[in-house]
Amino acid sequence: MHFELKHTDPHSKARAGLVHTDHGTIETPIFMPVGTHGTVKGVHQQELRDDVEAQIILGNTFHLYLRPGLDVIEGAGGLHQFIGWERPILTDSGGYQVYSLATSRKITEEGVRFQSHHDGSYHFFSPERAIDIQRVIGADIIMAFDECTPYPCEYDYAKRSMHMTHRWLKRCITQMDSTEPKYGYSQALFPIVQGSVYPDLRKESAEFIAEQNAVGNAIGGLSVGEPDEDMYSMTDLVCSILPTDKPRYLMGVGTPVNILESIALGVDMFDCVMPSRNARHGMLFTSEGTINIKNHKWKMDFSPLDINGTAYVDQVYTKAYLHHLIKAKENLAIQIATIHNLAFYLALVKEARRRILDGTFRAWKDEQVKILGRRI
RNA sequence: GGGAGUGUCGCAUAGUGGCUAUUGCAGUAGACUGUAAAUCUAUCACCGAAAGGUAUCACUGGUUCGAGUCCAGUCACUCCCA
Repeated sequence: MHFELKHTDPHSKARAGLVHTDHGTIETPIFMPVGTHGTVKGVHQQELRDDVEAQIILGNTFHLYLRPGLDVIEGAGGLHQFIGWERPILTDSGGYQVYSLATSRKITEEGVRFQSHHDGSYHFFSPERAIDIQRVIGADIIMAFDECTPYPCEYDYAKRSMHMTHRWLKRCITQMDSTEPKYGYSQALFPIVQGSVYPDLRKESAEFIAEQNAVGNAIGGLSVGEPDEDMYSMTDLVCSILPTDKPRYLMGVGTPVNILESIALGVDMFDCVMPSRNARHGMLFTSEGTINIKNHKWKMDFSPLDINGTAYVDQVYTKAYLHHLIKAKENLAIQIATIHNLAFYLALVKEARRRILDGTFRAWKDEQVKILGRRI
């Protein structure tokens, strides 16, 4: 994998680039739909490719390891083969589960012991194990095993955790260097910056990560409940330190506004469950603002889902129809809403890229932030 | 004509003498950021933005310190026998 920086916006820190992988090239800035269990919930791979126009999707090490299990994935010939997705895949290492499963895990220097939510069984993830599992899954981009700290987080805890994540990173790198890809295409390891909302920790972490000279770098531990201002200031600080010739991935972000603002700070890659999860819960991100399609106000609204939407579903289906489907708990509601939201996100970053390349990003972004932040 | 049974917030339900009448569905909103999430939370008789206030268990009357609950009558519905 390698990154090709094509252009940097003179009016902001936004960049347009290309991430070349053995499964194809990704145009950045990019949004990566989350497909935790080997599926972006509610969306066929064909729809993901042709309607959403996803260029890369996520899988999750922890979930895939628990189910279906490594024997199945390896038997299939890797995750791409197993799920029928020929484009790039990125796997999270399980670091987020260290955060989200805080009540059923125990962290030590050696690694993390998790309790399965399926059968209560115990499983141990070390940095080495996380790499080994991701080798089996076979993602193009694999993430270092880290601790995603919660918010708020005491300074001393954030500092100790960050240092442990750094030591874990060294172990991940060693494990990467001493193992080979299983399926004949290359895999790239992205390290992750931590440090909670403390500037000195973020600075130290970003410098440490930058020194590793990885092919791409990630910013973790944000979008866990901190104010947006903190998220932006940490992102800005970290981006000022991370190398410019490597892609920067802001993990778990975010709303359309978060993404535009972070692109302006120099972030190239994003992932978030929000468009897919919130779609299932009736929230649609549209070119005119955010709507809750379950609200009574849409019952008789026969306008297209998104008048400016680029996806098939946007023009063919009306708000009233989707309102009806979701009230009736029809499966199609989830499919339509998810395709819409993801297509909206992908179209948004695609337009951002176009604007960066033609020099009109900054003004466009400022205008879009006002519109997309609205609740209608 | 005779007999038996049932009436609880839109629907369905719990409640057989004791504090604010239960729960589900439906309804109305809200939350959701590297997915234990097609989930969760609130509200859901009436007035009120809220605090709070006023009611209520088909209806009327009775027994009782106290009634959705017991008794009587009325009304409605269901079933059975003619």
